[in-house]
Amino acid sequence: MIERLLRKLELRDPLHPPERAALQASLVGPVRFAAGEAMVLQGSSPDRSTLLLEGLTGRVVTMHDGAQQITSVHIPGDFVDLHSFLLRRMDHSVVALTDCRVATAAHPKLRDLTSRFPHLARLLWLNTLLDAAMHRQWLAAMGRRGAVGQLAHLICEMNLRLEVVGLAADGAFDLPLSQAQFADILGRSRATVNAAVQDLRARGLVAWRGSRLEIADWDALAELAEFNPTYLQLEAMPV
Amino acid sequence: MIERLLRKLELRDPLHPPERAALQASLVGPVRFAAGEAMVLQGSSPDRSTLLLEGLTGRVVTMHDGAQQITSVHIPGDFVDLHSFLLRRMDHSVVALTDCRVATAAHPKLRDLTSRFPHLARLLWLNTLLDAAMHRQWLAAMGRRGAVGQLAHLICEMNLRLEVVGLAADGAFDLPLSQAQFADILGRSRATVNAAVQDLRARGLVAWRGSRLEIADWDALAELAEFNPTYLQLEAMPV
DNA sequence: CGAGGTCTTGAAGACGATCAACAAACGTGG
DNA sequence: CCACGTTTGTTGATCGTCTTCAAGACCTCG
Repeated sequence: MIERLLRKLELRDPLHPPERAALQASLVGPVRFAAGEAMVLQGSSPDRSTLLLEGLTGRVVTMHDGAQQITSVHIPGDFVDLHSFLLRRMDHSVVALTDCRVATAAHPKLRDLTSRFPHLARLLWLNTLLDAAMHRQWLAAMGRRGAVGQLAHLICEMNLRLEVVGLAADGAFDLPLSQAQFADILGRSRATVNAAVQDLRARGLVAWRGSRLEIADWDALAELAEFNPTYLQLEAMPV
Repeated sequence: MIERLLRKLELRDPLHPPERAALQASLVGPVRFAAGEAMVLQGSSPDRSTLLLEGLTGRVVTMHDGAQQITSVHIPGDFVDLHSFLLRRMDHSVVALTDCRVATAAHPKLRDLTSRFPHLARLLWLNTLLDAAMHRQWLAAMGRRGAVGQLAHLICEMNLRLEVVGLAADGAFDLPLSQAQFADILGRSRATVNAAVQDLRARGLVAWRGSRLEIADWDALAELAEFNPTYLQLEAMPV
């Protein structure tokens, strides 16, 4: 159940068997959510954190006029709201972007876990820091790149992240999101997103049909996106 | 030396005397940086983390064409690169936006600290999560609000954060940043920032002369910004 | 007083938003 | 299997915001 999470954590630093066992034991599930359902509500104070097993979720903040901004996209193996363990009151909602399967860990168990296994605690902490690192890149992409470069950056990021958990290979992967959802991720209009997609296709950088996405020219795409994977911390490095 | 940091941490949950002492003991300094100096370089692997004592710093990511995006602004009492302790390789630079005074803590000491004091570790963790929470709000503001609303949101945020550490009172505070720096923070052009400033003045929401900023009508400003302080986690709540 | 930085303003144009219409794909129930 | 409705993708016209570039005013500091 937690293979993808382990894969992600241990890419950085291997866990000791007791750590693995305790982590495993803290989780219950699975539970299902349908696309569109909110798993965690803005303003609520969850008493458990959610590990995504299957599907895609997004953190969304909603404006007065109903407009939405998706501030992150989570893939299987991600703890979608580990931070709720410490933050307590959610400043955003977590929504299932596709049908999902999740497992959950009660906060008291997590607190116990972090007290008993400082090394595991640091690895989990690290993963919440990765969220922040991705936020920063998204900010830079949104603020200082055009719509096409921003989309290209997102594609590069998703490819690497999905690769880590075994959901992408040879620059090809499934990303079953509508262009409307991409618009909410990129903070742009649907029309702009569509134009950006056409643009990437016209340049021969990606083949993208339905939810299947194939990167045709990684180097050119990364160049266009000014993509530097440093922020994803994919190197092994003990914490 | 670390009063402001303590003030911020203990707003959430009081520290035990040994925790306070150990935290204090892990820090050395102060060291000075002049405005414009980089304290931490993108791509480097610092062996110590930096606590800001005085002045303002920003995390900046630089584009190929030289354009910059400032992804966060730090104020006295903030650990500007606590995350480097776990992230190891910096995905951005930390730059002094004004003249600064800082103290630093060697990473081995921090690791020791987090192993010996899980409760303190959680509080520090919480503070890195606040960074991420602010990033999310910035993303939402940048993606789904106009330049004026975005600037208004930033002002609201800075006011509350500065208040926590005693650097703002009655909605008035010093923010010695140029409009060019604001442009890099907001991801907009200088001209747009200037127009947004004029706009806020014209609406009678802020008095802003030089580096002195006074909020004239908090409610209207917060309304315009769609500002909801939940994400700053200002309530007491044990971790 | 002069020099350099910062703020301010205007004009022209690029880019993206909004709106509307239509086409294609998909799923459902008959 | 077809008819239907819904969702998603595509395109064009129009409009507004923001960018870029440039110039001048203001301020501060040496």
